[in-house]
Amino acid sequence: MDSNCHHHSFGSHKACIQLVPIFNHLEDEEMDDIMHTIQSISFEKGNVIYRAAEKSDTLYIVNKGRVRIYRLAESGKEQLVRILEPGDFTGEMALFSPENTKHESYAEAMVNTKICMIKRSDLQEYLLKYPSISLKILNVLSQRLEQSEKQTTRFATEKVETRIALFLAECLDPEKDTLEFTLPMTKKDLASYLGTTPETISRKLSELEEEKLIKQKPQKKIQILDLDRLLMV
Amino acid sequence: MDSNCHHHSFGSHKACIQLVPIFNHLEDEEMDDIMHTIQSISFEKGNVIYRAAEKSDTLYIVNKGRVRIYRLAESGKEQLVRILEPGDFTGEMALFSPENTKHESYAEAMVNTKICMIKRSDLQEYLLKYPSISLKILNVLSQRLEQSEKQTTRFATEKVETRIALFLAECLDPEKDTLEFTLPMTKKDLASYLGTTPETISRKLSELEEEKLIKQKPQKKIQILDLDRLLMV
DNA sequence: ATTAAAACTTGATTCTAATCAAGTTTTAGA
DNA sequence: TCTAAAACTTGATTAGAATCAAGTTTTAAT
Repeated sequence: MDSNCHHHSFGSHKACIQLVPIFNHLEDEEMDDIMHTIQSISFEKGNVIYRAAEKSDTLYIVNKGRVRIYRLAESGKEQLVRILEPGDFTGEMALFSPENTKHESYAEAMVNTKICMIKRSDLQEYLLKYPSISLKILNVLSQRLEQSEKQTTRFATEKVETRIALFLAECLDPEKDTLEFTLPMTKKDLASYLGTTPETISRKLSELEEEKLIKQKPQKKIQILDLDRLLMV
Repeated sequence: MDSNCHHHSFGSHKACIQLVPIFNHLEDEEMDDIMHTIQSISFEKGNVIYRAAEKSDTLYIVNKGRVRIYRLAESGKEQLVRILEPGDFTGEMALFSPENTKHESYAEAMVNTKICMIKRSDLQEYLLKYPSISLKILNVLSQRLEQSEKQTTRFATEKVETRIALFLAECLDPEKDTLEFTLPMTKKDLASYLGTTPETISRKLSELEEEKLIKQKPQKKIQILDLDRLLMV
């Protein structure tokens, strides 16, 4: 891995550990322990973090920035699987499988991004030393599995309009009581994520707007006008 | 083994533990430890093991039989998520999440089935006591996640015919060198699993047969005639 | 501020697969 | 073994969404 442009600052390593839910419940000394084996690398916008078929033996934790995880289907079509925000991690597949696994997806920095990396061997050691880390990771993985299966079911059973409506509803921050939000990605990416085309996204959003269920505003902002009816689409 | 035992299925508890990959790597004494907290229940064909929205605080391990895991979409349509064989487990979602989670799917015995159950609290204890169990579960979960994301990508990007062809190819046992296998489910279930209808399955299989890529035989047997071309569909 | 590239929109057309319908075959249970 | 139910097949029609095409708007880099 090219290390010409990254800075080793303990500060940011510690920040990284303290940031992520899978580590931040540990005692200070335990975090210090882990901190020393972490590498931090910066990626510029558009850079590839890893590719499918490359050997995978590292856990990647996003410290700063955003990362696009996508797959190529047998047909060559690309699908956006998810977007990682600070605190999210990827690379687990390989890590917890017996040796020599390959990546099945691609990871690409959407903006300038800082990643913390833990080597497979180091992580395995920590998992045995601090079993509570495993519980955290099990929690995250089981929720991701849950999420992924729900997504599969939607692809299998709902039409595009419904998938879009459900996606919009889930963009709402349950903390806030506002019905307005900013789309977290371009409509092209959204199409890829929802298994459709940009043209269809464009058309369906216009239809939803005509039916007075939503309002599209400048800069990817969307306001939901009638959540109940939107969920019945 | 001990057929006169008062604990009616003591023997089968041990069998259950020894059967499953997540436990069978433990020492004998460790297995004995776990064995005592396991409950074993039999379900007749068609019986529901759990329903969506029910409280979930148990890990279910299939000891004997087959279990259908399916979901209901927002639209009410049913989708077959997977089929559990002896040694497989389910219920993990709730187990590794903070308290009071509900099932999101349905589990139903496809034939007479024996299930071993471990309570959430007991399992949490074992995970901290025997950290290697966590590693095994992480391994299984990460592979299931991988599998689920691959399936999602296929729904998002491939047409039905391709999904069917890929499914058939994956039915081949890589151990054996035969190109013949038995469909593991009815075509109705297969349609549900692949997000299509029984009519379409029927038609596409006939088309594949006309193109001399496969041969349908009695009793759900299928022979693949040209694997390479099948994978290019 | 300028401008090229990327993102997005809208229309016309085509294609895939769902639905509806009416059979036939297979399976499981009495 | 018989029978009813379930599974499956095939055909006709329809609907949903992809594709192709040609524009417009937005974004980001210089």
